[in-house]
Amino acid sequence: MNKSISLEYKIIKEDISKYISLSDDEFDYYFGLLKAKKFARSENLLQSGDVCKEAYFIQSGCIRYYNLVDGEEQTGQFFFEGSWYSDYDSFLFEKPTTQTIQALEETTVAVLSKAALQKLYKEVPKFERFGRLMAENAFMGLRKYTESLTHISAEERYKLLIKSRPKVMQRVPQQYIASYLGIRPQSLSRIRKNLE
Amino acid sequence: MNKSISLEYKIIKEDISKYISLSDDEFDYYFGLLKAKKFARSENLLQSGDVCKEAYFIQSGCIRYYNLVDGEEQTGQFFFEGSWYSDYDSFLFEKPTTQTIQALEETTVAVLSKAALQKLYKEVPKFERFGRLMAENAFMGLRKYTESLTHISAEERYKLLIKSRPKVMQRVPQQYIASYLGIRPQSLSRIRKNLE
DNA sequence: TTCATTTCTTAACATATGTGAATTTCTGAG
DNA sequence: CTCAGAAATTCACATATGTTAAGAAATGAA
Repeated sequence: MNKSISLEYKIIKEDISKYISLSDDEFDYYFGLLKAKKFARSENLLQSGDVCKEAYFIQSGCIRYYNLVDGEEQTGQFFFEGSWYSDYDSFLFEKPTTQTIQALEETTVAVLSKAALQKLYKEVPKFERFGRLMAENAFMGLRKYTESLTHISAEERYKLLIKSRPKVMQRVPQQYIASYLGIRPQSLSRIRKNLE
Repeated sequence: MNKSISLEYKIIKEDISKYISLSDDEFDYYFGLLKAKKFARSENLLQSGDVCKEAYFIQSGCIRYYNLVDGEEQTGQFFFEGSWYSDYDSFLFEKPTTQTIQALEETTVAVLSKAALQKLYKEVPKFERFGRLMAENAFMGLRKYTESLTHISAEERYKLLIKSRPKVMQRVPQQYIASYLGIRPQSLSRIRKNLE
């Protein structure tokens, strides 16, 4: 067994505890349904055209998702250790995703398959609550981001990002930050220069 | 009893059926927890500073929500008959909302209070599933919108809106559409002129 | 360490949206 | 129906971001 890609019992227990209270047996059942996967830097967890059949809990590392539109990568979001991510739309409705999920660093994830989640909903109904809270959290995170988008300039969004998510600044290449902000790398350079 | 503000049994039954299957008794229990409210054009369902303690199902009419930032109304979304809306963030965490929810037409809603929803989660656990699906739907609707935001011009967003949501064009004043698109009314006028 | 490749920066010009002000059109209360 | 207030339009000029191209800096593989 490759220790470096094993599931981290403690971290996963801490995470699920944020959502629901489980007995030891219930937790062990949940834990037993998870798989570990490891991705190299730049490797894709999911590719455009695939059906997303898994949700990912990042144990270590960093990922982004993007959509390829007219040959341009439009970065939607960055996620770091301790976060869940899946393409809900594809995951729930089993339709081909338009997203690519890419590891930006060497990244270890716990994988919860759709089949496993459905087992959980059935065998341990309080996981419906887990699903609800996950979706609610995802919604609120997205809404906060969305509201900032239309109404403030790229420069303001950049300043906000520096302030609110320094990890992104430290660990994500600038071209992807530009893509996330919805501007060109050249424009981000210009903005950075103006702020000096 | 004022017939014009009564709950419409059939519409509400159809709506909940999209999410979960209920026995007649379960539905009646749910239905009994709802209240009807009617709002005049321009009236607010919720005001900035209030705690949002209710979710609204629009039976007829049309609402928008907006945030007031630096004296400017930033419209987040429009909702029509058949949609649910609530400020999740305020509703879930009982904190003061920054949103104002405003009726754009005379609007009749079914009100599901937080207390009622918690009763439902407790008495009819399959409502956890309802909550999950509502949050998932809300998330996906928002994500679709968000992805269009950063990466295309206001003109493209406007054309997309015409195509995908003609109701908005027909029923929402232009100044609010501009605010939703993140531009000034003057800019929307210019865009409309260019498209002629 | 070195070199090829990728990423970042800079600059000049193009384009889209903002701003402020004036005008026209629409709307609803009376 | 009328008219005052609100909403939409138009215009001239200001500003932010895009585009293209070139060069500088950083990075990773050998």
